[in-house]
Amino acid sequence: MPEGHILHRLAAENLRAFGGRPVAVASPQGRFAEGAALLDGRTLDAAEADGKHLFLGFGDSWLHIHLGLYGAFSFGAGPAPAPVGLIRLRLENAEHHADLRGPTTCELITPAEKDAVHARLGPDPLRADADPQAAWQRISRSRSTVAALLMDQKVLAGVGNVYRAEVLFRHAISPHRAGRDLSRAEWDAIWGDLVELMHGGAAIGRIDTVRPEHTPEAMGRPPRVDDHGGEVYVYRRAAMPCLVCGTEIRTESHAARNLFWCPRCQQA
DNA sequence: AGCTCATGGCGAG
DNA sequence: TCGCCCTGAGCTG
Repeated sequence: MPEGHILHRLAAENLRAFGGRPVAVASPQGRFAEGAALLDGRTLDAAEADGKHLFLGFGDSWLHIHLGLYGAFSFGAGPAPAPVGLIRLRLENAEHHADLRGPTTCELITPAEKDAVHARLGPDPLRADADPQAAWQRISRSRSTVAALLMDQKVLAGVGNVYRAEVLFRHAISPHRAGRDLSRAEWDAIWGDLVELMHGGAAIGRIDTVRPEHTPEAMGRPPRVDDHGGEVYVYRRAAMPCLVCGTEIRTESHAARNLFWCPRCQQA
């Protein structure tokens, strides 16, 4: 269940494992059988991520993958074992195999269609070609909450529910404030922090947002284990004490997603 | 064995 | 705003 940093890792990992030589492509589950047959034996020559979209390039054909909420890639060494469960896509060469389960999208597209996906996405903090000004144009004119705007992939690509909650906490911004009430300085700080946090997340493969001075160790509290694997301030910490002020973290359903924030540190 | 939940996103109304 | 799609893990019983 990935945000953009995972997709950038997957692009690199696929290229490392399968790039530059023929790859066996199959769909054990059968739901991508036609596409797999077209790609089988061809050479993977490019891989890139844009927001939460992953693109694997085979000449003029691009394999477009979106993991959605449940999708997952798993990599292994050596030849692939007999399939277990529902495997939409399997990539394999002599040294590596990779299985893709549960994606919301797994399809073959043309270069023009790939460009169209890019065109409808906002700037991705993990891409060198990202233009944060484009996001600011939308945010600074919008009556929507900053919480909704940060999750809107047309505004900003790659940020999900964890990074949204955490970056707002780190900048003491209430998730309920309207985008147009954000100052330019606040936006610049958010963008800069997302670039830094997400690069860190891409490097380590998990989301860590707690500053050294607020770690449980530094605060004299017992260490915690977060079930999503990273150290965070508010995400999925409903009713637990804020790591900074001790106030109970709040949660509510906001546009069909769970929102988390500290009502004291992030006052409207 | 059967629920519920999840780091997403789409289309209908 | 709601329902729905994809799948598996972690509960409960």
